Amino acid sequence: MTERRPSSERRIEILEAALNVFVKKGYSEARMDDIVQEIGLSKGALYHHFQSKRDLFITLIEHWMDQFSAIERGGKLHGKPSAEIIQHIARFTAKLFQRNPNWFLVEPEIWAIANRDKEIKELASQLYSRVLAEFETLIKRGMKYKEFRQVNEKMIAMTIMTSLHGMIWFVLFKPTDFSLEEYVDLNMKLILDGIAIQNEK
Amino acid sequence: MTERRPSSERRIEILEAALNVFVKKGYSEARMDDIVQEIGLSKGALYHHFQSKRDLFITLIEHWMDQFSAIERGGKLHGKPSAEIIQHIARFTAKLFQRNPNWFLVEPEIWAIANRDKEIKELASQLYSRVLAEFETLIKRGMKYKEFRQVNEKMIAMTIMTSLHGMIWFVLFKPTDFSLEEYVDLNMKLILDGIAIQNEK
DNA sequence: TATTACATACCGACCAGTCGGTATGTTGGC
DNA sequence: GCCAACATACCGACTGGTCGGTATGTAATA
Repeated sequence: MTERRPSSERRIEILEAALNVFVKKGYSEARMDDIVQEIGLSKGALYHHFQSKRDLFITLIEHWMDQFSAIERGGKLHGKPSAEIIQHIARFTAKLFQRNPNWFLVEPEIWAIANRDKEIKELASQLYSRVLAEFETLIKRGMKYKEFRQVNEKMIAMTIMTSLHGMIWFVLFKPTDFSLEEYVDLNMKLILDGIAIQNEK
Repeated sequence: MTERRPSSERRIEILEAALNVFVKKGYSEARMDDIVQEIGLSKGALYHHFQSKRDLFITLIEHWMDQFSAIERGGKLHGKPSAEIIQHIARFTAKLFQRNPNWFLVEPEIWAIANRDKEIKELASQLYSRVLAEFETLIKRGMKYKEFRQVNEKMIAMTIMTSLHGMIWFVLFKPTDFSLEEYVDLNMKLILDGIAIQNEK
């Protein structure tokens, strides 16, 4: 028998294993037995901690959202210009991506499922709303302090986010000519220069 | 019995039905019976035209690629500046998206599967390479005629493409404040202004 | 009459979820 | 400090429905 552990710990262990399996095989192809095997647990144990496969997946998304929210993306930059903070967040995200690609590679899976499952769509929407709000605040701040032109902050926030999502495509269909950092930097530069009030050049 | 039709026609009919079902339910959840039911055909008939579910899906991707390739995106604009052509392609794509959302909404499904299936990944890569090449050519042309600064055309091409992919996200998690056209226009403007040789403003 | 397009009935592998049971804590009464 | 009584964590054989795929037969077409 496997070493007993408190539910709170075991659940997280299971969630991490599930992430790996879901990314590798996709939701439908992922077998409860695969997940269980990764950590040398039994199926019965899994069903002791989670009601169903769907429950597991939903909990996974929630857990994953919490982790993202907990991350100090912009930290230590309070006085700095918004553009700098946004650049920093973008680079930070790129690094995070390289360290934990699986955290991001679930996303296509989530999108695919969100397309047909209301609850999961709702969950994903919530996460994206949070991220969007974060960027919107930064942009509004930048406009207030005459760093940025008057723009539609919602639109720009969304552009930044989808731009970061481009990373997933980048990694999925790896081109060889340039690095993820260069790519992300360029994307951010285009957006930020585009909305900046020109005083250079 | 259903009206008999030549294989070439029936195959396309099946592919179209399959696209709907794959988008609605996802590859794994899609049932061969669902597809067959959509057009009032029998399972035996389906297996007369396609060897397997996988075969059907791969053929679907190929068919889908052919359709995209066949589309005259940039047409009638031969003498115009590259920036204008790119803008035109982007708008055209947005319109196409609104008319045939399913053509685009399979993409997350394809990505998700590409992540675990080499052949499908290869197919998708091919399509994207083609599109990328198209943009690269336009950008090189723009650089040659001093319309654009000297930039890494591969990177910009990719930025344009992932930017267009943002549409999928847009539609999946519909925000209400602005239209797809506005969004695409803004994205293109940011990129194109960013690489333009300044002579306005 | 050969071939192509279709229908119908059927097969069997596969897997989410179940359930009877064991093993290892934990708590409270004496 | 001891031991019921209960709770939590875990095991794994089993099942029942599902669904991709097949075998076989029939009607239309050329």
